[in-house]
Amino acid sequence: MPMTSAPANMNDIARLAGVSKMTVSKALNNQPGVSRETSLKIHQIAKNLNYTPHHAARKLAGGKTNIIGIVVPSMNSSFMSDVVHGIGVVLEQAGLDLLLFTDHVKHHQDRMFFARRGLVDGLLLIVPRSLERYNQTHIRDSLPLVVIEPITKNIDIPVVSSENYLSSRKAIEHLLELGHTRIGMIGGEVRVKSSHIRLQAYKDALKVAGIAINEDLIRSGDFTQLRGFAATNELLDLEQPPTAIFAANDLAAFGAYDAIKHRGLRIPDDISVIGFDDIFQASQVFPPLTTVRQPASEMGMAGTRLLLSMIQGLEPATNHLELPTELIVRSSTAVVRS
Amino acid sequence: MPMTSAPANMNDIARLAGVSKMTVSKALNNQPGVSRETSLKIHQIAKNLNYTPHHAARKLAGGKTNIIGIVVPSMNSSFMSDVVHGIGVVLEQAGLDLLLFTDHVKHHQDRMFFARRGLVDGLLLIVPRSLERYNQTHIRDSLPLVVIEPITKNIDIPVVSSENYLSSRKAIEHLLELGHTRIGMIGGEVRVKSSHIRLQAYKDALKVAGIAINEDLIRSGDFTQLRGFAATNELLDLEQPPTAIFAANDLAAFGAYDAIKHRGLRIPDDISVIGFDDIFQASQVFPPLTTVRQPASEMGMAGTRLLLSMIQGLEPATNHLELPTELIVRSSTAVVRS
DNA sequence: AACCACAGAGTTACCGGTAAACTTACCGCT
DNA sequence: AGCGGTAAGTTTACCGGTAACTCTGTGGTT
Repeated sequence: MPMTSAPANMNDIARLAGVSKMTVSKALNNQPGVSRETSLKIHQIAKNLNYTPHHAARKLAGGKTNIIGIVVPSMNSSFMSDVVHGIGVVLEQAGLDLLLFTDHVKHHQDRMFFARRGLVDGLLLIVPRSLERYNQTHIRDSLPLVVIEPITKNIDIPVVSSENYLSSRKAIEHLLELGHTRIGMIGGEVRVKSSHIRLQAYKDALKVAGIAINEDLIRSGDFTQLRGFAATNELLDLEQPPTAIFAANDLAAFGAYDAIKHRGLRIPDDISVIGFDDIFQASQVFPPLTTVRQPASEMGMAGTRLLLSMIQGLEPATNHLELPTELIVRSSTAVVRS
Repeated sequence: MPMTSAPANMNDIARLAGVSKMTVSKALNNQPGVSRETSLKIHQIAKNLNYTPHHAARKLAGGKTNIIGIVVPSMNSSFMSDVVHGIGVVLEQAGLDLLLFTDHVKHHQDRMFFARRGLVDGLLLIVPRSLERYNQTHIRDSLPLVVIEPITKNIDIPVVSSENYLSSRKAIEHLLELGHTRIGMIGGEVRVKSSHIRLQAYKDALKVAGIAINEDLIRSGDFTQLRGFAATNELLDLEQPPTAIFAANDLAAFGAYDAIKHRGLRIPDDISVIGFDDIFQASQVFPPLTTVRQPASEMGMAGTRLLLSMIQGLEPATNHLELPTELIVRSSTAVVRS
């Protein structure tokens, strides 16, 4: 594959237009100091030559890249996808582009980060596993950072998250209103901060309702469907099985679906199930899953706005933005029967 | 957020080490022409200063970026995730980094592409919706390209894909061996090439087995779980419902699960289900899904190797690489009973 | 008539690296 | 002694843009 002809650059355009390179730069960036006539001619020539600005050169010259980077741990989660969508919306309005890095390649993390220098104007970290790498002055000083939904304690980087506690309370209260008193809980991964918050909300909601905590009804989980399946089997094997199950995430709720249906029980007739996240699939399964919707898209939007303001040199307005969640009642929860 | 101190650059290191900038460049890139002693000193100083190379400058100076870009349509598919993993493995061996672009932001596609110039050494297009944008000489000339699993007819860009036809045949033949003769089919999205191939394979396999094609058993699909659910209901409502269902993708198979279980039928006792893709969830549902595994990871690896050779200036060895698939027999298929 | 403001354009320097050509100094050989 | 070879460094130029300054001519002021 021989690279036949080099792409056109500003010098080529300048020569053809009979002006200096600088004039071309001004014209293409719609800056003042160029007559309408000249500008039009330059734009026309640029188009003919299929000119595209050389990103690296622009950045090197001290300009903005007009690109912000986002770092995701992996790309198989619907939550991620929604967050990214929100980010895209804001960036589009602002006329910026998006670069997506993945930390998928484990052994490479350091290099991955180093490669970022000089590439983007700012970085959005989404559900980062570890923040130590970024939480260093020499990094924060050279690149504006914003974190979305960190799984660990937060640090000196501005954070955007959602109301884990309140919404978990709402979920349980929804079940209580339907008359459920024996409510099973499938926890999340222990290393993740939000898992503990959701469990605590479960306990608090029951306490407030005057229901004693039954540790048998609390099963550990790890956010997987397989563990959700197993945990639900454990719950259903109890002498007094629960009439409703609160899963710390939708995937675990799907595991519960599997276990419940496999025993010939019906959702929600025999047992109610409620999830957390509202991933796309939640509305696609049968019966459609009642769940807590995390405002993923909005979180992306808010985080991006925050980052953009930081790139413009402003101090971040807040250091922690917590967005409201919403209970989405579909068809997997119903009034208790037994 | 004041940017207190600029990051260290090669000049800083050179000054401290008492050598020229060029010597620093050679030392840090492990090139010959620097004594072990000097090199060690330079590396030490670089480390102390938290030096990280400036990506844009390196690229601009005519060097490689040592980064290849990949473009994915969205990031919510497990197939994508696996492909990316394979890419990561090869890149790691080669010592390159990875940049992930998403075409998620619809209205922005043109700009997204232009931003790529000068950013990466090559581009991997994964399941691209449209290739017209890339299939232009002025683009192909300026950037090595490889396509993984295009959904449309292929063009002048080297392609890596998998054996859609053969594996679909294998899937049906597996069902035939289990004694099934009334096999339902849930198709894929019509605009996607592989959907037609899978349907054709279904028909051919039946024909070879001497079974007449019953159009009632063939239901259109769109790769979603919801449509899989509906299509399966249509199939089960037939006077002579199928004893097995072949879904053009795993998600549709999950929809089939929902419909089947909802009627109180059992998988695989009453009806067998077979999917396509082997997404992660396929092994996590109950019962674990029999499906055709696409060698996603291997496709990523092969595509990356091809791209790397092109970046080194070699002509691509082949213009179309087709990788073998594998039938993964789990627990959703069994000998026909009725 | 002298002066100033200002739009349109050009000049210069620089961003942070790398390639290629060039300089040394030291080595072993004939 | 003179030679070529080589390892260790340096110099120079350049990649493709942008910022900041300078230059030039025009038109309006006083």
